[in-house]
Parts: sequence; C-alpha cells; structure tokens
Amino acid sequence: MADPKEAARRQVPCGQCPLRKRKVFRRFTPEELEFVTGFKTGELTAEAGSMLFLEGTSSAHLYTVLSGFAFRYKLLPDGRRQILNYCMPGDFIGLQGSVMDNMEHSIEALSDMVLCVFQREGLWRLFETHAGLSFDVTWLAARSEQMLDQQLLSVGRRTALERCAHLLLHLAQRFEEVGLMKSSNKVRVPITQQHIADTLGLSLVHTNRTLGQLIRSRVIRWKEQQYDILNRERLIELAGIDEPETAVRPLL
Amino acid sequence: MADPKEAARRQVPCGQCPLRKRKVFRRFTPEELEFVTGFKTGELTAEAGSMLFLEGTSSAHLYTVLSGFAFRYKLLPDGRRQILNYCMPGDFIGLQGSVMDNMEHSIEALSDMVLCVFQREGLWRLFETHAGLSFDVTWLAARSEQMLDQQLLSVGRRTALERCAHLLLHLAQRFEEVGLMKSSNKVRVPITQQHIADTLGLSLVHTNRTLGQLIRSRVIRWKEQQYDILNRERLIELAGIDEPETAVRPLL
DNA sequence: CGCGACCTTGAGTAGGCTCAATGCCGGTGG
DNA sequence: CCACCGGCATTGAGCCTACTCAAGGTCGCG
Repeated sequence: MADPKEAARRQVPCGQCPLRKRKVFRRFTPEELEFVTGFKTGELTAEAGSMLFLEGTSSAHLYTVLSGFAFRYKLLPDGRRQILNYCMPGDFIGLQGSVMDNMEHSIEALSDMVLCVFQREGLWRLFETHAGLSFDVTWLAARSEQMLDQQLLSVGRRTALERCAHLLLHLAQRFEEVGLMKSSNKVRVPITQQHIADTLGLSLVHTNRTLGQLIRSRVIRWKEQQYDILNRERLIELAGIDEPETAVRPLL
Repeated sequence: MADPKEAARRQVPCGQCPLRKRKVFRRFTPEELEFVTGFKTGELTAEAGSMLFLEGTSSAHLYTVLSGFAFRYKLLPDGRRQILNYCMPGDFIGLQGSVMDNMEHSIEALSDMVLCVFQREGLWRLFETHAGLSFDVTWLAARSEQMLDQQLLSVGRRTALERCAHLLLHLAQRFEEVGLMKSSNKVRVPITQQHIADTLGLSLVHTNRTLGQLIRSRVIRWKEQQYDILNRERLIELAGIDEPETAVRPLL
C-alpha cells in the first residue's frame, strides 16, 4: 500500500500544474492533458549540487522542471567548463539523451529541484499518437537551438561588458516568464560569479571586475546569489539591444 | 507544356537521390520514400553569395541541401558577425523558420547550390501522418543542438590554436561523411580566413597567424579556398581530442 | 592595367588572463 | 563562545593573448 513507487507518482496532476496557468504556456486540449498525465510516470526531487545527467552516459528519462534551477554544461579534459544554458521551471530537458544514443553534456542542479519524470519509450508513443505534441517537442528543440545561437553570438562576438549585460537581461526575462521575479526587478538565482564566468567564456576575476563596473555605475546590485536590475534601459543599451520576444510555448 | 514550375519539380526523384546511397544516411522504407517525394515540391538553385534566409523574415520553405555549401550566422547591429555553423549536402535547413514565427539568423550560400524545396505546410502533414519521420526531424534538431554545444565550448573555452584545430577536423569529418573529401585528406571548401575567424570568434589577423602556425609546423596546408590535413594525429592532439562519432542519420 | 578579393606581416595596444593575497560570512566543533 | 575552515567576492600586479591599424603582396578578371 505504501508503495514508495506509488508515492512518487503524479503528485501533481498535470491538469492542475501551477505552471500551466502562466500565460507563456500554450493551452492544451483535455485530450492532450490526459495523454501528458499518462506520459508522466512520477516526480523526482534532486538536491542542489546533484547531477541530473552526466556526459557520456545515456538516460532512460526525460524531465520537465517543476521547480528549482539547473545548468547544462560541457567540460574539457583539463577541467575548463562551458555552461551552455540554464534550466528553469517549465523547461523540458534530456531530449538529446532520449533521441540520441547518449548525452554529450551534463546537467547539474543549482538548487533543490522537483522534476516531472517521463520515460524515454513514452516519447515514441507520443510521436505515434499525438502529432500536435510531437510538433511541440520539435518546437522546443528549435527554441533551445535559438537560445544557443544567441549565446554563441555573445561569447564569440560581444565584449565582456556586453556579455554580462546580455546574460543578466536574459535571465531576468526568463524569470519573468515563469513568474519568479521576486519584486519588480529582483532576480534571485543561486549562481556564483564562477557560473557567470563559465557561461560567458570569461575568467572569474575578469567577470568580477566587469560586474563591479555595472555595480559601481548603479546599473545592477549584486548580493550573494541575487541581483537587482536598477537601470534596465542602460543594461539594454549596453547589451546592444536584443528584441526580448516572449513566444507562447508548450509545457509538457 | 514547358511550364517553368514543372521544369523545376522533382528533377531528382528522392528514391534515386545520390546522397541517399551514402551509409551515413538511414535507409527509408518505400512508404517513407514515397511520402518524402511528395513532400518535396521542387528544386532551387542558388548562386554563391546569395541569401537563403534573412534574419527577421519568415520563410515558407524548408530545404535539404543537395549540393554546395552555405553558412548560418547572426549579426550584431554594428556588423560584427558570428557564424553558427556550416550547411553541407544532406543538411536539413530552415526548421526554425517553419516552426517558429520568424528566423533569428541568416543563411548565405558559399558556393552555387542545389536544394530540395519543401513547403512549410507539408511539415504539418508529415507530423500528422508519419511518426517516424517526425521523430527524424526532432532527431535532426537535437543533433544540430549538439553541434552548437560543441561550437560554444570551443569559442568559450578553447585557445585560438585549439579552436582552429578543432574546426578543421570538424569540417573534414563532415566532408568525409558525405563523400566530399577530394583525395585522402584534402578538404576543398569555399571559405576564406574571414569565415574561420567569424566562426571561432577571433579576429582575421589573429586567425591568419594561428593558421600560419599550423602551416609552418606542417600540420595542414592552406591554399586559396582549400586545405589539406597533413598530420591528423597532431591536429587531434591540438584540438584536445573530441570523439569523432559518426551517427547514422535521416535524410529528408 | 587597374581593381577587388584575399592573404600576410609589422607594430603597438588593450582586454582579459594568471597568480596571489585579503576580506567576508556562515557553519562546525571544541 | 570562540577559533577555524570553506566558499565566495574582491583587489592588486604583471603578463600575454588576441586586437586594431596599417601596409604590402598575390592572383584573377574585366
């Protein structure tokens, strides 16, 4: 009766998922909702610092982030690290691992997390029975490619200051989309300057100095694992403007 | 009778597509082949230097490259350019534009090209009627995401020399996959050092000097728009080894 | 012959890197 | 209660990778 497996299943029925209420997410039909509910086989809680995926391994699961944060990254043999992107509530992660043989990146939790668990095989059933949802999955893949494109543009062609400004804005925007903005412009995200450095392809020291510039000129405030945007206009200006489009997207 | 539209249609029936013979590409069932043949609405020839897609616009088409090369890139307002990846025969391009509202990147032909043309709406029919092919499309999207991950790692965390070595190997590998390697290690690709610079996030001058290093140490040879790999081992070593996996993939 | 596209090279600079030390804070154990 | 430690942020100093500016050189083409 107290089957632990059962205990872990469907603690939040997809129909009532609080995330689904946000207007960034596409309305699903009752039929789609039913399918997704069946597709979900349970929930997973992960502690801050734990690995969700490990480069080189394969994974039987796919996840949707319910709460908490993570980051996706690659390592060079000598330890240099490049963070590819951040995962936040509503993000569908692990597609690469389900569709290809094995992962070529790792994902590590930045905070305690709760994730919806889907089985790799379920994805097949999804494609066979739900054209709309398959399209959604493809759409999500295309979107994350777009975000990588942006990131690559930053790292390859922007100056340190521009990169910082751009990332800060980007994170803030994603926060807003899923309703995580503390107050108006307060972004509480559990990352260190080392994470920022590894995201932007900079050294820790130089990241610190560049953020220092932004802080001294009162564009942002930085304390602990949290920053406030004090002067959004200036930040946009520094980032070299980048249309902050917010597309309605599916939530699996 | 001499309908130009008709003239442009299906000049190469998909079943006889010479690319399809290569073993990198998955065998299609006769049924799938038939569908793809119907999906294809014609061929497009593009001149070297012409734009296949333009950032900010939307496109009614999807393409598969039959022959020739192109590159996908983004620009900053002041003209700085970041090349995101290269398109070569067998590549399926324009998915982002078909699935999202509009493109956030441009694609420019590097050589004269021939492309298979598909209609955006056809993609919908594909999802509705062919789960296997939909899965393939998603697979391709996941794969290009993987390649971007690699690229981002390079640009963010590798030194100039490592980046060059890595790119040279990467291009050579992709050439081999589709049988474009002239002789053993001769890669004839119509790119200039400026393209390499914009791919790797380096300046033209520094790219030139870095390639110069590789040339002087007899690791590669560079002439005009062509390079030879003289010492593959050394190149791999410099690139910091990167498993050169070749996955069988679908060809739409 | 002149021009444009591309490659090459020199010289000087600067943005970003490394090494290293210090400060701050919260947690832990004596 | 205090001393210590580990994780993170900060700062200084010196260096070097990669950048900019600038000049040529080569080659193919009209």
